[in-house]
Amino acid sequence: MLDKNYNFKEAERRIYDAWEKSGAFKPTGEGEPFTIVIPPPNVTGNLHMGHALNNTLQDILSRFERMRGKSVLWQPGTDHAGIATQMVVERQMAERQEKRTDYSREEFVKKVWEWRHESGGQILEQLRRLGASCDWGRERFTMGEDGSADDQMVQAVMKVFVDLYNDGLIYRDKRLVNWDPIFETAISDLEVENAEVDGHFWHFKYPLAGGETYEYVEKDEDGNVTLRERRDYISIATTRPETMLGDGAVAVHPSDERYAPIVGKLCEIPVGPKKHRRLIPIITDDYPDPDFGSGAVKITGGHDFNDYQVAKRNDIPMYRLMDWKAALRADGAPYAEQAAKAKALVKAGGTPDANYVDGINLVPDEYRGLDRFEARKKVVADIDAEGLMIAVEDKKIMQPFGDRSNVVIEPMLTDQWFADAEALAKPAIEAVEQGASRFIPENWEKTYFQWMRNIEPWCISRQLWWGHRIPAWYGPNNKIYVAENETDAIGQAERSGPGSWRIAEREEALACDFVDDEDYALLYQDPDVLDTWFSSALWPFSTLGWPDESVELEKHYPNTVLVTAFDIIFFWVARMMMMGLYACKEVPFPDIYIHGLVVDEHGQKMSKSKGNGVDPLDLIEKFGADALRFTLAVQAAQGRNVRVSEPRVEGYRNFGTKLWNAARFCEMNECKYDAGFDPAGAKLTLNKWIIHEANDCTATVTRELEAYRFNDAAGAIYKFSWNIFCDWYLEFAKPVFQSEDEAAKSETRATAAWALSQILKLLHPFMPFVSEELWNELGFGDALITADWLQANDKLTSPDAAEEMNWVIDAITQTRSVRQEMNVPAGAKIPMVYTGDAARFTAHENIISRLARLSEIKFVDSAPKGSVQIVLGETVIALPMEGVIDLDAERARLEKEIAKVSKEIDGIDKKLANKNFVDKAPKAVVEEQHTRRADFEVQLEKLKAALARLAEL
RNA sequence: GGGCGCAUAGCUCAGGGGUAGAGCGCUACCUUGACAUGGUAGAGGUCCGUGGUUCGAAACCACGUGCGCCCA
Repeated sequence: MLDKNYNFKEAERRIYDAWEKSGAFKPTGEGEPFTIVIPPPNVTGNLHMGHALNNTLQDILSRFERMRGKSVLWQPGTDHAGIATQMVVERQMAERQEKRTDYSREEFVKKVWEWRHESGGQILEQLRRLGASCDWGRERFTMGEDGSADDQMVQAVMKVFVDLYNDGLIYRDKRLVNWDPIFETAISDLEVENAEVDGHFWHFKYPLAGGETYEYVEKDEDGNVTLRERRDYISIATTRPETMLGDGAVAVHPSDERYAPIVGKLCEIPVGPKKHRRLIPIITDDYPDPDFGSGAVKITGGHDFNDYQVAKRNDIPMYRLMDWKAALRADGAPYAEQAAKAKALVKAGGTPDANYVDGINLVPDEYRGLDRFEARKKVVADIDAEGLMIAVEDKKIMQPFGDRSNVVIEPMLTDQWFADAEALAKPAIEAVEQGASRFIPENWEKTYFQWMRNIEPWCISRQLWWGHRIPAWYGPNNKIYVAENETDAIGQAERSGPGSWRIAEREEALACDFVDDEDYALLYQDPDVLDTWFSSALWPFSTLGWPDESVELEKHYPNTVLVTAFDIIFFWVARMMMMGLYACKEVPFPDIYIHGLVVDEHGQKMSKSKGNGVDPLDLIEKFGADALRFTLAVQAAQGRNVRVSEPRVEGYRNFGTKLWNAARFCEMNECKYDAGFDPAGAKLTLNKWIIHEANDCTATVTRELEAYRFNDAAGAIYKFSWNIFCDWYLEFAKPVFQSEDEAAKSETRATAAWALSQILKLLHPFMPFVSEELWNELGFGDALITADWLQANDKLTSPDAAEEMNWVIDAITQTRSVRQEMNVPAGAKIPMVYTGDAARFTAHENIISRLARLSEIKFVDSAPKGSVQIVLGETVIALPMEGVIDLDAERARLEKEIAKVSKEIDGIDKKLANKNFVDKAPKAVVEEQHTRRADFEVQLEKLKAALARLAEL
């Protein structure tokens, strides 16, 4: 006998272990493959609500398809999260007053591996709490077991890198990247969070060279002159004055008449030693917005992404002003010399050599070594002192912050490795255009196209120690050898030139200019590592054994579907598409299901800074994993965010309890599951009806899950379980169970057990624990997780039985309603007088009598005086209440009903009187209106008669 | 500036050319042999506005208003 309540705390762990031990999470040998790779969570991460939603949906699909007999592989694992992981270990070191640089790179990396093996990947443990049915035996890590060169996960990365390089799709270049001055590495757009902060907008005068002047004229919209003055400067506004030191030009829009007189002339950067002030050209470009600020923009190609584009277009030199910590450069010759070099460059014209320009340090001597924000203050103060500051406004500015370092990200010109994203994107765009992959919901393809069609080169190198080290070796004469391993690199070198070669440290190689005392030619490996995403992008096939032609790869690539949130379409979807198409020549997944974000109860995105995050593990602890899962699934409507609030989770916990008690009731009444029971053979209307409804529910849940409509699927099973099975069917079954009719009892017991078994099956993907527990407790068969999903079946439909039972439900509901309105005590039994089709009523007399709490029933031709009358289609149910009846209340009730029905009839009449409607609307619709009218008409008559009879009192 | 989305009950949201829905909340009643983590009944709606398409629009289209998100 089941306990009164379900103890999820005890059950969930036990059930999960049993599943895992049974091998249920492994793909079966038979059946069509169904494959999902988990979007690999960060190995340092903890389960948050976004993961909970993402993995609940994947688990629902996995369990659904597993029960449908497919060979399901849900591939788990984590990514190595370059910065995050390095940071975790560095933080641990800091606790011992140690720094990363106290160790050699090898020693440090070894420590990270130790951390990884001891405490990395906790999130996978947390996914188990959620009930995720991943094939844990296949767990993968983007750096493999230990990162060694012969590890297949490492080989996959190396092979793709080398192949891309050989195909010209990876190259080294000096470009502007997001630079994190704390971690001293390039970071991706994903790791940059733009935030609005209080800032300033400084307006400065850039004097024209040689004291030249021009007439500056401003006009209003109608062309009237509003300002006319002679100026010897051009007004420039900036939020980052420290970058002025690296200005390469001033740009104005070609259509801007105000500056037309001075285009092509030179102006002076108003900062630095007066003697060596740099002069920069005034150029035209489409970038400046004439209506914004003064309309003139300073161009600092080395420290601003927009300026970078302008500088490239116009051959403007891009000067790097800062070092890797974002302090102003202190290297090289004194400013005067450097400024002279820059001057010579401008004079020479043409495209300047980027490396030569990078060698020029244009930071004036007194600014060298200053932090960028200190430098900003000093620049402003110096310009102000010189009287060249026009104004300073307070302004909200968008600033990029490193999501881990929380400092302002500096656009920085650095040498990095890039993947030719544009070329890789091309087939990825075509694949979606041609339908090889589709987004669900479809509209996300717009976001995908938008990004893919405007894609920038992908910076794949990072200046970290933790990650896949870039397989490129540098040798004499700036030669680069890209190879999958050291042996291959040396082999290449040997083929390229005579002599003996060996791998050395960078410092050694540079110190002796690549030739050691023993005449060995030296190669050193690029110190950088690859963006974590480079390896994550290979996940849909690297986890399956690629580049080996494994059985798994053959069977499970392409995967079936990728499930992810829309905020990382660019990162997940785009990169996996590019790499899958490149390496495997096929899309990685035909379906891409995009779900919403999990937000708090007010619709705010959960974030650490706001402190509004809800920990899914807390909710699991409090209400059970099933409740959390159901909450997420039932709200996962396409195109919507999911709001999580505790009362909601509590509500679905209650749903589990409800079902538990329904099962308990079945158990008490000996409803045993009988595999030989044929639902199509049920004879009782009651049973035919619930079979019909169960079948209908099966069809709905199946259809909605196939369409990724999780909310509709969850809603359907909820409604059927609670509002049909529990609220009505079990109540109807009670009098049967108490009766002496053994045949009816037996059929009803079997049907109840069968219906419950269908509920457990349909619910399993959503609430796997409680459904499995009940399945086992009630002895329904082997593990539910591998039970067969029911096929909806026409043989199980009984519309007549459904119509009849709905009539019974209506009769009971209306009787109850009247009882309450007439203040009949809930416990009191009252008599009923029934007029109408006695046969139909008699068939369900015991049910109606019990649920409407009736003492006796009389069949008569018309309702007696002094009774409350309920009009139910063509029949009238009367409840004799002479003396008790509140005449006014009853009259009001009937009048209200009459008004309602009359209104319906009026509406229908209006329609039917419209010739256009009758002529043009489909016949069935017109017919329906006639039927509805007739039904309402009968009701109206009965109601009017009831009112008249009331008046007789 | 470009793109996407949203506006339906007090709240959070489904729905979708003909008949207004759910959960939570609210009100009243109920310890009836599965379940008070429950049951019964009830109140509560200008389906954002304006135009258009249509026999018929809350739904489709356009515009407007308000809000949110992404990109620059």
